[in-house]
Amino acid sequence: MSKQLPLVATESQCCSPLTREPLSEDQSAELARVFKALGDPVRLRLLSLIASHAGGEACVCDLTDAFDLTGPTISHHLKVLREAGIIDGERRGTWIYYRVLPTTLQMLSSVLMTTA
Amino acid sequence: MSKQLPLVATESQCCSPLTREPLSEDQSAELARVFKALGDPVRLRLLSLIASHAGGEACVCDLTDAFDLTGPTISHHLKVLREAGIIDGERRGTWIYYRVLPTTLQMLSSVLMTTA
DNA sequence: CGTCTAGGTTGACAGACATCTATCTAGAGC
DNA sequence: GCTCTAGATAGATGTCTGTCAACCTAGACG
Repeated sequence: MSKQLPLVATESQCCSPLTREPLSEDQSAELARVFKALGDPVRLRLLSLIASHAGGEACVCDLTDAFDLTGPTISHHLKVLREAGIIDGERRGTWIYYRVLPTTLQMLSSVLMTTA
Repeated sequence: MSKQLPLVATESQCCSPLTREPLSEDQSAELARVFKALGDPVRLRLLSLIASHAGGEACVCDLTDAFDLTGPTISHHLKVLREAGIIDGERRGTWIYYRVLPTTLQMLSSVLMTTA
């Protein structure tokens, strides 16, 4: 459903810790896209609601009540997360269920890893 | 040097994996601030240049040549990273040396951790 | 003190972005 | 087919942000 290929498509082209060596312009552009998607409080809350929901997924109908925002705004935010490769959606009848794509989060997590 | 207290100030108020339970509005606002700071390619590259530099720190003079941007723009980006609690700076004579604050990156990394 | 380099701050500006209203699309039920 | 609900899309709008030119501050040196 996501138009853009997520970074996780191939492990080989991504991503050792950024503390190891300078990121290339391409790498930083791709990573920044994902971090930017997470750089909004509403989207972060949406993500955490989805991820922690029973069964590891949630339909939009489970999400909207938590926010004092209109449907189109929630849709827009979900779209940003989807296009960043962070979540994916699946239609079931009239409902759309979203789940987190764990590999993207894991990739981000490992990029941020420092020598402890 | 950072005006805002970074999230890492107390371990007790932050931050279990966001897949575990929904983030509060406060938590998401604070986290989004840090992710947003990382959500720019220039800032990501600056961060990786600093982190991977010999001795784990770099002066601004080591950084500026890697970008086709003016000094004020680099300063602005460094300020964003600093205020997000990601880097810290120290003046040594006419030079300012920046280093990464590893606890912030570690905190972000663990927030993004999923059950593998 | 004056002069220099390093690097930060201020303000303007074009483009990006979060939000809403209006509308459209997808699916279900009759 | 029509009607309904769920949820996405399009466009307008106010706000935010990356960038630069102009300027300021910090420190070193003579």
